[in-house]
Amino acid sequence: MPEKTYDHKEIEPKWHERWAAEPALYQAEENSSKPKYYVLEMLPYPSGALHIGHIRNYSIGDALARYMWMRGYNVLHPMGWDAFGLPAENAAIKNNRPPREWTLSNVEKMKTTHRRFAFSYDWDREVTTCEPDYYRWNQWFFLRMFEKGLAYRKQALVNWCDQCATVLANEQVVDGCCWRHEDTPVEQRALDQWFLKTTAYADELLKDIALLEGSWPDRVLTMQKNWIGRSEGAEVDFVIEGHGPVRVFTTRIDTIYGATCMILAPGHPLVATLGAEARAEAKRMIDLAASQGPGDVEKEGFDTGLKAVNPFSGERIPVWVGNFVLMGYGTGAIMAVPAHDERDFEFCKKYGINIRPVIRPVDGATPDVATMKEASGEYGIVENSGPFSGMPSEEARRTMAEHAEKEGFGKAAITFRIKDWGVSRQRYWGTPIPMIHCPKCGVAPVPDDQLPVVLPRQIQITGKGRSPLDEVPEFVNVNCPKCGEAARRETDTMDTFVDSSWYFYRYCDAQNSNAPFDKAKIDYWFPIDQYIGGVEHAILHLIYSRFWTKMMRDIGLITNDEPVRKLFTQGMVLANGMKMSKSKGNVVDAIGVADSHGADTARLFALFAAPPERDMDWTETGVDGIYRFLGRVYRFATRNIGAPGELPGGDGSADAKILRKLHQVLRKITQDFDQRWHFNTSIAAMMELVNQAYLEEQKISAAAMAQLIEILTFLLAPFAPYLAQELWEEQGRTGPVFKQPWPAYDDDLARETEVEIPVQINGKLRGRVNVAAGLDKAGLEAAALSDDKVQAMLEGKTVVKVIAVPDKLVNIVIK
RNA sequence: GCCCGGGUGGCGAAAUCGGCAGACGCAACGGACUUAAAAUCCGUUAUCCGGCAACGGGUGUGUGGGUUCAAGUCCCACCCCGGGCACCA
Repeated sequence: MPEKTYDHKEIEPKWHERWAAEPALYQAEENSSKPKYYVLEMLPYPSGALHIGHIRNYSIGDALARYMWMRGYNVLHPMGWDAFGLPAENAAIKNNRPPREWTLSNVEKMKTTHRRFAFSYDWDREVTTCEPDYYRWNQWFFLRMFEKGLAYRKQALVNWCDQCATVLANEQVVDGCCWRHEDTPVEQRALDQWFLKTTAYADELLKDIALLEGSWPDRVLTMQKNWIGRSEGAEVDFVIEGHGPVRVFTTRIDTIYGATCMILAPGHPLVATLGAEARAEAKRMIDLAASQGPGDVEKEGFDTGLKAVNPFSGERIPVWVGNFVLMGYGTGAIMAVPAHDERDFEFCKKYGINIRPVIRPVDGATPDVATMKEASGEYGIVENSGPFSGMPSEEARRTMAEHAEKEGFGKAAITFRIKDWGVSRQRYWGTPIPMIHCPKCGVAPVPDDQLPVVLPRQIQITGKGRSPLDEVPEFVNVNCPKCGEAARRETDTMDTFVDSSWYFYRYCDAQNSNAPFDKAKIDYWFPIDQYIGGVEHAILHLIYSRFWTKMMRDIGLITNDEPVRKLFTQGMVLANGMKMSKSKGNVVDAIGVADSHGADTARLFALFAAPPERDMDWTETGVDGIYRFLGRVYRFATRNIGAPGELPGGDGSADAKILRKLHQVLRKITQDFDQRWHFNTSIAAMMELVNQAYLEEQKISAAAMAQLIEILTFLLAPFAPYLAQELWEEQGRTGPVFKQPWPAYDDDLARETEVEIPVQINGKLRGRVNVAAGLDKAGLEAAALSDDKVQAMLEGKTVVKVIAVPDKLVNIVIK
C-alpha cells in the first residue's frame, strides 16, 4: 500500500461521524456473563468548555476503559453533570439568562467536546443533577434522613452582606468583604439551617479507612483522618457562680489542678447572658474572625468577672472570653492550663493570669514559673494535684475521668473535629429542601407522593434579598400536609455536594422513575473499581460520598460499605510552567488543541508528558512531538500494510529482533496497565518500537511486519482511538478495535539471547562482555575474568572477591 | 508549626527488587533530500581533562555524613521548592 500522510483533519471527523451513528458503541451490557469493571471520572461542573486539565483526567479513565474492554470486561464508563451551583446564578445576574438555559447550553457544548475527543461514555446513563428526575431523589433521601433523625435543623452562622442584603457563600467573601462591595465587611448572622448528621458516622468513617488502605492514596486517607479528627479525653463541669455548670472538653484532665482560668468561645451561650458591653465585644470578635479567615490571629479576650469552681480542687478561677476558643469544637469552653498548653500559655502570659505547673517530666524537674518561656505539653508525673499526685499522666487521665464520672461532674469523652454537614444554601439554583413550615404543626416533611418539589423556572435573580425563592409566592405558599392550613415552603436549597454524593449509583439505573435505583443493579456494579479525579476532592466530596453510602446501606438500599474500591488522584496541568487560571488568561482550551493537532495527539500528550499522578507541563512544542510520532506511525503502517511477502534475505535476525522488541513493549504496556499506570513510559516504549522499526524496515519479513502492525494498532487503541481505528480499517479489518481481544505477550519471543554485561572493577565501569542471556554466576565470572581489557587491569593485583549477577553485571574487587 | 509530595542534562522526564545514571520526547547542532525552504529521513548532544582521531581518564542525581563489593534508590542530619492542614483544647 502506498504511504499516506497523517492528517488528523481527515481521520478524526470520518470516525467521529461513523461512531455518532452507533449509539450502542460504548454501552455497558445489562445481563452479562463477563466480569464487570466500573471506571469513573469525577463529575464535572458544566462551565461551558473543557480545558486540558479535564482532558488529562478523561484520557486516563478512557485509556483504562478501553483497555478493560479489550481484556474482555463488561465496562461501565458513564458521564454526567454537576449542574447546580452558584455560577449559573451569577450568569443569570450578569447576562440575564435563566440558570437552567445557561447550564443546559453549557452541557451541550461540553458534551460535543467530549465526543470530539472520543471518550467512551455510555451516554444513555447521563445524569444531569439540575433536572427534577435526578434531584427528586435528593429530596427523597433527605426525607428518609429526616425520618431517621439524620437531617435536622439548628441555628448556624452565615456570611451576610448588608449592601446586597443577602447571604454570601464562602467563596463570595474576599478579604473579609463582600465580593461586590469591597468596602463592606461581611457580618456573621445566625439563621435556622438544615444539617445532616455526618457525626453519627464519624467512628465508622474513621474505622473503615482501614478498608481503603493500599488502594487509596495515603495522603487522601491521612487528610480524611485529620478531618475526622478523633480525640480522646474527658468532659468536666465547672460550676459558674450564679449560673450553674459549664462543661469543658479536655484531653489533659491530668493537668486539671493547673487550670487557672476558664475560657469561653465568644459564641458560647453563656456570653449571651452577659452585659451589653461584653456581648458587643464578643460579637466584634466573631465578625473579625470571619473576616480575617484562617491564619495567625493575635489572641485576645476579656474577663467576664464571673468565677468558676474547679470540681477537683474546689478552687475559684476567673471566667474569660477568648477569641481562640472555637464554639464549633468540643463544648465551646475550655479550662486553661497555661503551664502545659502552648495556647493557654500565650493567652495567660498576655493577660497576667496565674501559671501553675502540675506535671513533672519523668527525667527532670518541675518547670519554674519565674523562668518559663513556653508551656510543656509532655506527659510526666502529676504533682500538686491532691490525691492524684504521683501518678503518671496516662494513669491520671484514666483515674481522674473515672473519678469525675463517679462524682457526677464529668466523664471520659471522645470528641470529633468533623461536624455535621450544613446543607442549607440561601440560593435559587439547587435542590429545594422538601420541607414545609406550618404555623400550627411546625416543620412538616413534604409527602413522598408530592415529590419532586420542582424549582420554579420563572424567576428574577437580582442578587438581593434572602433567597430568590422567597420572592415566588406560588412556590412559597402551600397548604400544610398535616393540617391543611396555609403554610410556607422551605426556601433554602441543598449544597451541591449532595448531588455528587450519590450520582455514581444513579448511573447504574439512570432512567428509573420509581426509585433512585434498583438494588440488584447496584449489587452487580458496585463498588466502583476505579475512581479518577483531582486531589482537591480528597476531603469534602469523598467523605460525603462515603457518608452517603453508609446512610443508604442503613436504610436498606444497598449492601456495600464503601463506594470506591480504588482511587487515583491525577496531578494538575500547568501551562508553560504556570498554573492555569482565567485571570492569567493561560487556560488551554481543549477544542483549540483538537483543531490544531487532533484529539489523539492531545490525549497522548496528556499522558506522555509526566506520570499521571504528578503535575505536568503543557507545552506547544511537546504537543508537536506527539503529532510527529503519530505521523511516523501512520506513514510506516500505511506503506507496509500488505507489503510484498518476501522472506528476509540472510538469517531472519531482523525479524527476531523486531519481534523481540514488539513483545517486550507489549509486555511492558500490559504490565503498566495492570500495575503501575506510568503511561508516559508506555508511550515512550511505543516510540522506541517505532524507532527500531524504521531502522530495520527493509529487513523485516511480510509475516513479521503484519504482526508488528497489528499489535502496534492494539497498543495504540486505548490511547489514540481515532488513529488505531483507522489503522485497523487500513489492515482490512472491521468492527471497533477496542472490542478486539488484547494480545497476549510471548515471553519466549521477548527473551534476549545475548546480553552485554558491564564489568566493574572496584565498583567502576571498566569493560563489557557479551554473553548468552541467563548465563550463570560461574560462567559470567569466567567470561569477565578472561576479557582482555579486564586482564590488563588485573595485572599485578590480587582479586579479593568477584560479584557476578546474571544478566546484570560483574564487579571484581581487587587490592 | 504539623502532615504529605518533590529536588536527576538547556527543558519535560526515565531508571519497576540496591546492579551500566540520563530511556523517550522537546530544544540545539550537523548531514541527506530539495533550485530553495518547509516537511521528512539519518546522526550528535551530562560535564571536565588529554588526543587529529578511534579512544582514554576524572567528575556527576539538592547538601553533609553513613551502610554496602555496589546507592538516584537504604539509614541519619540538614537546605530548597510545591501542596494540604493550621489556635481542634
